[in-house]
Amino acid sequence: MFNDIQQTIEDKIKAWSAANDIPLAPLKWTSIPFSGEWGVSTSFFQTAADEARAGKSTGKPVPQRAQELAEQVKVQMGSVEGISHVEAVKGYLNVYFETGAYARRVVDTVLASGADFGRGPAKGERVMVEYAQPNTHHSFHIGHYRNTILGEVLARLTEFAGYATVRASYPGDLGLGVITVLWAYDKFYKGQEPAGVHERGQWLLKIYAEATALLKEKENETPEEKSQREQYEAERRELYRKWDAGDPYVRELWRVTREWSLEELRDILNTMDVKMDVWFYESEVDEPSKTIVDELIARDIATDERSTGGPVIVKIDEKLGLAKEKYRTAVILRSDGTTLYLTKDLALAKVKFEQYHVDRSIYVVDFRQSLHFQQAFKILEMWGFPQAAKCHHLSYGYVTLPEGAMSARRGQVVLFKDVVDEAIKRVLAVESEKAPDMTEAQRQTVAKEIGLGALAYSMLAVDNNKDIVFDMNEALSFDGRTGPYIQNAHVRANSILKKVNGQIPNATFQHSMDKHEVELIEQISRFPAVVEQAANEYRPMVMAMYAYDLANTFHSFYHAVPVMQTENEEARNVRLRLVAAAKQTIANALRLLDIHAPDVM
RNA sequence: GCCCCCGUAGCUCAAUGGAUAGAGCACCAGCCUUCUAAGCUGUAGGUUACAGGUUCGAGCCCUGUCGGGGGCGCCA
Repeated sequence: MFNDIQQTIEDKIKAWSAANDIPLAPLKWTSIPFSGEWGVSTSFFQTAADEARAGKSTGKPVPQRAQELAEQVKVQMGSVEGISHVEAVKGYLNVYFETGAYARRVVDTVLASGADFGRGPAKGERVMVEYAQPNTHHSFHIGHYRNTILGEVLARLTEFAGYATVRASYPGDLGLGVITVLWAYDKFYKGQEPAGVHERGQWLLKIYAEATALLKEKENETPEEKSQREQYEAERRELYRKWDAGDPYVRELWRVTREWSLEELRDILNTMDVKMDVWFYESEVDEPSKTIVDELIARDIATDERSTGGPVIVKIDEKLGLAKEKYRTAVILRSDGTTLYLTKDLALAKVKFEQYHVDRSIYVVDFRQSLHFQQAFKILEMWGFPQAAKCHHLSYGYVTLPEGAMSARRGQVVLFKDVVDEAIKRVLAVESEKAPDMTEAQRQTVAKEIGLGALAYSMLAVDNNKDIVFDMNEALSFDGRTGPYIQNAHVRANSILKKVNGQIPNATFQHSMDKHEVELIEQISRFPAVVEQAANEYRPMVMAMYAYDLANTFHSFYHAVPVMQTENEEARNVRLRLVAAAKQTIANALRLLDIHAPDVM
């Protein structure tokens, strides 16, 4: 975590290579496989291989030569401030830190930085993360949740890593699905309205499923059924036309029901502790997006085939002169002049770049739309936006059910709200036996924090490109590699610190440290680099993995090393500071994962 | 036909081209008179789908094969 020692060593190695006329390959530093003490290591395989290729080979195999070089460097090293010893092993140069001095430095830094420990330096770039794009007139299901937790954690990561970060939501509030709900509501349920934010949202989903069934062609349909269905279909089309024409009645119907969905969405975002900076709505970019089509035609990027009854298209592969199909041809305006998903995304990108001055634009959208985004980014590039190079589609796999894909049409969905309610119920059941002393209010708060923690972690600890088969028992597991496991480490750290009323003593780190103590400090010191990596690679999972490793190391330490019972006062003070530093780091990691770090559970 | 993703322990998943491929779950054996047992310790479990290639070094990069999933001009 402190690069100054590493830099000193690197300078020495460079001086040695210059003095001995050995062309040095770039040095890559990694941590040494843990062996009770810690340090950093670099290898000489590349340098040895380069030598062999340049014909300066001594005839020895590369690994042997690398070991020889490492040994030479070791001899030249001499004593370095902060380094206890250096060794040459299997072609690696292992540099070990002075345990006490390094430990003290790490722990003091964490305690001085507090909630800011791990925060990266300002990057001077503005990032917009677009996520939480559910369609309105449906209810929020567990798939939407994966999207939202991924986006939120990514935003927390980029923000903490030093990027100015803008959170954007983009609900889909128009289209045939929306109109279908309006039609059925108006025809069968007008004037009705269940009480309760979630009840209303879920009711719209039920109406949608019913309407879809009514409009679907059945096998062995009787003539009566057929004419009924066709009449419904005509009504739905007429409603769509009226909506498009701005009919006041339809627009009002749409506005009111849309608000029901948005209210539910806001409530869920609030539950998830997500605060959006910007709300884009499809309905608001629909009209403006038409003008960009004209611009693209005028600049000969798009081809207008409307004169022959066709749509407006961009022949991307052809324009780029690609022999093989890759980006294919994209339709950016229907032949009837109405817009498409892509039309709106192009218009929205322009708004992001020009009005929000976004340097980097991240889209958290499931993997099925990867071609769409490849096309969109390529068209933005052809259009002349340099930011197109820094547009990134964070694609992720679907959340499916054991019985198959979720389907709003068939009403086969697992609602987020239901899962949260179940989670809280399960935590309460465990809690009544584990923590009988808690007050009722505290019990409710903690149950929500633990339940949501379990759910969030189950989504975050899987790589984006994997599908998740949603299993309630797995998602709400409290044992092993889970959110509650990490939260429990935080609680245990807190329970020790409570014994000294949070008063953290000073310590000189003179005592000989146990391997559990050293390993815990090693894990803590990794945190800033993990923040950097997770943010730069847009991978929340990296932070999720780290949080578990840290908690795991803490649990082992907790079990093996007594703190308050330590007789030696200096050792006890060191351990108290170490526990405080661990608690802080666990809290910071959990915060980035959008998981609460409770003091009791 | 073309493009993208995936294939690692019985199951679910990790592993910036680098040292002996790691966790959890499940199974088995231990650990609460001690800071919270939602925990800890240990045993067992592998031809990294297959075949070539590049490299000093490949689970990772390249080519091909097989298997699974997704996508491909007027859905989003």
